[in-house]
Amino acid sequence: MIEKNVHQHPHSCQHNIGAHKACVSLVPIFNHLEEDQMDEIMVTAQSVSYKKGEMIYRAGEESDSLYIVNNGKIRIYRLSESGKEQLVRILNPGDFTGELALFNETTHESYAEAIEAMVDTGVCLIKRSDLQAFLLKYPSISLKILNEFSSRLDQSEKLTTQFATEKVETRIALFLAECLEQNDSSHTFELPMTKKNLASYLGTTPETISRKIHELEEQGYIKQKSHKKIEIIDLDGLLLV
Amino acid sequence: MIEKNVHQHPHSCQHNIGAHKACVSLVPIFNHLEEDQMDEIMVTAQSVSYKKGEMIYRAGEESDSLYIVNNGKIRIYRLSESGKEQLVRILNPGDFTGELALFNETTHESYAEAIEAMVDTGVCLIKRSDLQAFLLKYPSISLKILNEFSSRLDQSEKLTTQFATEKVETRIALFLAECLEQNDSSHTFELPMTKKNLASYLGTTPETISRKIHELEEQGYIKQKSHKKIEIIDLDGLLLV
DNA sequence: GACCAAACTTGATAGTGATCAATTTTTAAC
DNA sequence: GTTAAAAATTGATCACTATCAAGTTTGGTC
Repeated sequence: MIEKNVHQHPHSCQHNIGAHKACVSLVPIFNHLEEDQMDEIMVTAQSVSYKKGEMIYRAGEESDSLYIVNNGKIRIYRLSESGKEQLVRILNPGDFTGELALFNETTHESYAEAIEAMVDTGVCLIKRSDLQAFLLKYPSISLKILNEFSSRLDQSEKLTTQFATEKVETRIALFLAECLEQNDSSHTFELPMTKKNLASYLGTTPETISRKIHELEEQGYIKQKSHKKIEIIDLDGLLLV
Repeated sequence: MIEKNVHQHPHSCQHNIGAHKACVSLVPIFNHLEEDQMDEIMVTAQSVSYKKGEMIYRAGEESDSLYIVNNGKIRIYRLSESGKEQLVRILNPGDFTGELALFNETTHESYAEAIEAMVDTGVCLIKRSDLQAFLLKYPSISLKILNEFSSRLDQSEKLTTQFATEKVETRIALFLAECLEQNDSSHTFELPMTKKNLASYLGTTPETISRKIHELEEQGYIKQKSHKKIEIIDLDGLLLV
């Protein structure tokens, strides 16, 4: 199915060495390696690109590659037994996905969809067999991946705990506070996703997001500068909600 | 603080080679190694034991070891910002913990508490520096840990999705169905934890667990044989709740 | 085997957020 | 710049589950 994509999309760039290099040197799990070690990985990688709305993979599909994002944005989501979707994370350039299926099951548990409208989403593929060979040859890559996995696990468990113990209003407040941390320096930041997606991520509805953000504004904790821009006025207060 | 435990608890068994051996050969991440490689790891391990209610570690504490459970049960839980606790998992002999802090932050994000009343909980410690050396020396261990991490990540994300999309009743039904899968063959199984802990794991209250299980029984999907034993009568029906 | 503490159950009430419906605003495509 | 589609907002209602309170059962300890 990878071959299919390569042929289907006119934007595929298998022979664009520049893109490969960017992929490998972009990613924290590889960019600590020596030049020539990165080159070695680079030549095994393949590039594919996707237009907005196209699926990179679906749950249940066989997996045999690690996907590294080069360009654009990818939305990773899961479907529950009852068919409702939850946004798991959004990948930006330098992020990777597909690991679960690589080390575990051979089928994906989630869905990956290109979501950037203006730019095509470019992805580098590294085949499972190539990756496993590199892991055994350069054990330090494993340590990097273990590091990445453990932060994701930590984050995922933290989010689970939030779901289990905090009400929606608090989860929203904590999310906003976290956005500020990343876009540090200023008190203003831009929401990293639509409110619809945010609702899906936080396990609530767009209506509730609207209402609660409005409430937080009325209580003087935040201020909506525009649809996507938010200013935090009282961080301490926000964290006590 | 490890030394503290070693000295504090009369049950520590640093010199009990049998326990070490059991630790190392019990754990999936090590038991694929050669005899002598396991022995090599074994000699670096330390044994400690805990009585019911004692803490193995707390969030915020420095971490420098991997903990392998030899005996008893350990309850891993997290506290949310607002101080409410959520049960993350229960460790049985052969399970390990402490990895997050080993590869990531240097402090624990969760709490680990010995919970077995009748038997002391025995744990083997492997120091971070020793472990890292083994990982570089025997890269296959990393692959095993990557495997373990990715299933945990999968499970954690799956649970998050359940929280985000399913109501409490459904989460309970899914949990019961999963219990059955593990205790396969029979239609009856024993709850792996108290209902109070189950409530904490599923992000609800003991009252709601009681009521919902009662409802599921009234609807004919399950039958409570005793406080802890449950018989699944209509699995398909249960999964549609 | 009796006792105490913890776990569990059951009932009544209240709060939170989902759902449905109707606009309004924003975004991207032509 | 216009338009169509998607996203966001706002209001009214309702379902679900938390909370509080009181009583019962269970399990480990002496």
